[in-house]
Amino acid sequence: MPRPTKQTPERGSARQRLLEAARDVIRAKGFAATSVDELCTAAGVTKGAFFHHFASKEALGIAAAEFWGSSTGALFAGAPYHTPADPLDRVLAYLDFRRLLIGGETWEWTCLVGTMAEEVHQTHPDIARACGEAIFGHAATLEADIALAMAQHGIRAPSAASLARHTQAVLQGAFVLAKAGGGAEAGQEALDHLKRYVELLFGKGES
Amino acid sequence: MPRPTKQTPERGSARQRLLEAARDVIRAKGFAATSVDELCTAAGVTKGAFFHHFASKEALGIAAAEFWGSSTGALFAGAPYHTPADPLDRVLAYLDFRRLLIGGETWEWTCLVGTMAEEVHQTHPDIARACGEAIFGHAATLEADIALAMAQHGIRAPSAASLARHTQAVLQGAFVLAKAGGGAEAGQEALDHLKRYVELLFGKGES
DNA sequence: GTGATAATACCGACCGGATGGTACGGTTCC
DNA sequence: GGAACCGTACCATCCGGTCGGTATTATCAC
Repeated sequence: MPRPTKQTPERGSARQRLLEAARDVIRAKGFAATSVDELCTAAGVTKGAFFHHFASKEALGIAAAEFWGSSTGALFAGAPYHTPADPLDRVLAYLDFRRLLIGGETWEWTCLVGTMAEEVHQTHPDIARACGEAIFGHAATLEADIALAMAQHGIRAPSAASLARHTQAVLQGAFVLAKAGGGAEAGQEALDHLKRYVELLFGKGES
Repeated sequence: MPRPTKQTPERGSARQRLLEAARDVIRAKGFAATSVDELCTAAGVTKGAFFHHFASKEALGIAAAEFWGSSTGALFAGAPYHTPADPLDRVLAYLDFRRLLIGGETWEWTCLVGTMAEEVHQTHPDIARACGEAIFGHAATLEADIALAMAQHGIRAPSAASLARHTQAVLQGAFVLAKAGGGAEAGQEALDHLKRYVELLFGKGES
């Protein structure tokens, strides 16, 4: 099916496949080390198609970050960690869920936008901005539950937004250590510490 | 002083300056986006000198990681956080010291080996290995104090090595968030959470 | 329905410059 | 003199990006 109905150009196969290829290849090799030709080969399209859909390689980077934000956003929105009635349990379930996601090859469970942001923050500020929106946007989805849990436990110490951001910091750091040789164990270990921090913060064990 | 005494070839100015240039330029632009010519210009040497001292760009990356490990190792060994008599105070002083280091341009206070490891872990495994040794080697320097503090407080929960690694995970994650738009505040915020975690873990406030 | 028209999606050869790396010659030090 | 050190010119390849062209599809008058 080379050219499906053009009623929805945004769902055109070439663009979609390029974004999916970018998600996987850039996650493994980094942005600068990934060539446009490589992306085209991985997506099964030609260079003409690439530059038809994206004005430049940088534009693809931005689009890839947004694509990552929306696709992971859908994944987490539909994840089962929202079901517990107690807000603190939902937060802890989120951490368990993130821990569960670790497995397989490193590039399969690490973060595209974290990798890209660290690499291109100076050379391609627009890409870094898009990456930042994805990261902090995801962090924001955790704020409500954290705020509820804090209110319920009478805690005012660190703000809900700050704690939400911290979960992402620990996750990103876990990815770095994993890539530096720590592997999946390093990732799980960091999640364990983070969960313990949250439990201590909320006085786990007391009523 | 273009060519100092050659009794100590390792201290030769060209090699040294290339490593210093690599430390700064790669930290800001990433490994793949930094060209050999650029490095030579920044170091004030020619390409001939570069390939005389390093067999390839990858070899320079490995040497830069080792150089980072030894120079930061010296910095931390001589830092003032070792002075407190109580081991837990030394650990907390280390975290304060790390927080104090944050300031100026992002590339000035972020980590070369973390950036490189994340970028090249798949394309240049040897560089990633050298980066990992620098990170986990630094983590190991914290183990003794953490182990002492744990013994003193009767804590056995997470191992000293694991907690030491976790400090590095949080730091690396802080760098990522900072580059993603959080800036220095994101870095300091993460350090604050980490310090709070350690304090909670060791029952700060109790005897 | 049909034919004309325009727009979209895609193809692939090509270009100029940058890139990592080499060859080789000269210089300085012991 | 010989080895380490460094400078310069050069090379093959790769890279991001362009461009003319084609095929498919949407629009619409009739």
